[in-house]
Amino acid sequence: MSLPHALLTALAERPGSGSELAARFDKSIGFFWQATHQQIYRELARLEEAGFVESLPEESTRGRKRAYRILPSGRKELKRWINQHDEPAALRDELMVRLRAEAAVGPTGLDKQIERRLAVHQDKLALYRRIESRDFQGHEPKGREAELHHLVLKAGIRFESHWIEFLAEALEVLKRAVA
Amino acid sequence: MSLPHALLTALAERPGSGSELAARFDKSIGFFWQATHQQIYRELARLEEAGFVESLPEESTRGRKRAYRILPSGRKELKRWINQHDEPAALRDELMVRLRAEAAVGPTGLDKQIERRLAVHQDKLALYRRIESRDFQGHEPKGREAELHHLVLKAGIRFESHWIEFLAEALEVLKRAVA
DNA sequence: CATAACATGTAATGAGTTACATGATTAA
DNA sequence: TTAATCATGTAACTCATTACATGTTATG
Repeated sequence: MSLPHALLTALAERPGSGSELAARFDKSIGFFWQATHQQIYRELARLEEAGFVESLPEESTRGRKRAYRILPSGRKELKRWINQHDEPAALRDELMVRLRAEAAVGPTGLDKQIERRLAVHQDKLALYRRIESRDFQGHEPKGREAELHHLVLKAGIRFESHWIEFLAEALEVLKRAVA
Repeated sequence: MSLPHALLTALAERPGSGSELAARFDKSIGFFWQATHQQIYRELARLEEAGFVESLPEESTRGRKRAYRILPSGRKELKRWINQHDEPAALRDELMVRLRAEAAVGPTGLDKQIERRLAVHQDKLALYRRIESRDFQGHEPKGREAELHHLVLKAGIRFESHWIEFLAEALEVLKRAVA
């Protein structure tokens, strides 16, 4: 469970309110760890409870921005967590189950689905590439932090490319298998 | 949510008890959709409730195997589900969050973690390749069902290869960034 | 000043995980 | 025949999702 630490990371990069964090999630860390605003508000409250972050103003704010920032203990916790062991995220994809199901009770015309997924991944890849050419143009070193951000983005690019290649192969297999 | 349909698929391939399904999950569909035995038992009970599967014996079995098999309505439901739209599984990986955290508050020596993950993925890749050479040796067509099973396995192989490539790059970047 | 957009929050639900319990079968 | 293992099951809990509610700020 990484959401609290994803939030601590975002706040370590820059203070912000819940809604700002939600917006930032949508275009950086969120590529690899999504969260709805409800999760974010709840988790921020917990982090404050635990003393890892603080927020202003003190009194209850309904409708008004609440400014969060990370505290030293939060940074410490984040550093501790970074080197915790983790298992690879379990690969869980409905499409794989659908392919097995297609094998068992098909054919059902699954290639339509696959073409749709292909388009989704192509769009995502295009988005990542746009971000890359905007934020990481030159190939010369740009400092440790930027290099690591670039690395994470390149993971996304690899991942989407992987899917596109696989889905193209899947289409071929499906067409061949029908004939 | 695919667990019920993963179970229907497994039962369409071959009838079995809860524990047998759990064991099969561990080495086929389970590569892409995991479930604990508790989930499986609960979900099998729901599927029976819904009339998609039936089980013997009728009376309560605590400690004794309960044999499940799929019913026609279960097959029908499975066919219907195959062509439901699905979104790509959200990519959610703690390591990506750790890399961002490392960028924000590091360096912390994250390369140890990455080497560990690298080993995990190399092991998995080796396992998948063993399965491939055991079950899908020849390159000649082996029928629709086998081709689709092979396809799913190849997705796993691609996926693990992707991770290995990425983690190797990550190691390079981390070493370079420290220096 | 009315309305839309924004920001925070509550409540209900469900999937998935963990810990534990109990009956049946197998092996020492 | 006792212990270990297998098979099924119950209970409690957490994360994540969905729907909804309420207040504040910006805009015409």
